[in-house]
Amino acid sequence: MTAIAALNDTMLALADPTRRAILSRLAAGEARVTDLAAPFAISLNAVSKHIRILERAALVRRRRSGREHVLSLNPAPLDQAAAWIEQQRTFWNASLDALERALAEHKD
Amino acid sequence: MTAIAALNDTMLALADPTRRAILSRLAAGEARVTDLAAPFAISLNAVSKHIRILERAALVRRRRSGREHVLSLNPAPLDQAAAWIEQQRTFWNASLDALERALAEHKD
DNA sequence: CCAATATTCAACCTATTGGTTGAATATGAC
DNA sequence: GTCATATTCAACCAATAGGTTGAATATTGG
Repeated sequence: MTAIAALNDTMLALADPTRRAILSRLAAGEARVTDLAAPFAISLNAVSKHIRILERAALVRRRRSGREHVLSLNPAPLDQAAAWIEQQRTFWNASLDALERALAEHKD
Repeated sequence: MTAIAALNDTMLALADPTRRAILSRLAAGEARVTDLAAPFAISLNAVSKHIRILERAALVRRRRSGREHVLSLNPAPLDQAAAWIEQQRTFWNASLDALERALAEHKD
């Protein structure tokens, strides 16, 4: 998968509050599908689908232990997303700073 | 709009490569809809729709100047997105560090 | 073996994306 | 005033998201 497609998947995975909550929960440690689903008012199946989207983005990893599927975090894709955003912020700020200087020049 | 809904919109807006390219282009300065559409092989209408999604996330601002609509960047939502990701990374790393320490303890 | 548990698969529904084409609207240029 | 330009609106289409319910599958516990 290209880096671009990976970013697409990661950002999309982060665009849903249920999935963000699942990730937060997993920061406290591994959990089974049933555990992850417990806090939500939606069906277990819906949570299972969310997990698939998180897996597609490689944000979570699955380890089978008998009939239980144990999910854990994988931070790497988040690093990519953070890197993209940080780079943009750098550019944007440079751009805005330049704009400000131009305005200041104009004032003189 | 709640902070959660804002994050949803921002992440979703960033989940498409055409929209990310539009944002990068805008970092070089304001541009009209037609200017933004030029590099892409899709229709002007499609770009117009992408811009609407970027506006919904408040990542771009629109200023009308006669028949031209001039788009510019608004960095604030990106700051929110970066903050969420950074917080998660902090937690995750703490969690992974704790796991490592636990494994080291176990070894003794 | 049998029943309960953990999870996915399959089918379905509605809303949204991401794209198209064609028409409408508003403004600028001559 | 008329024609060209800039942009959106409207209708449509295919694919996907996010949810449901019901059935299938695999594994554990008694």
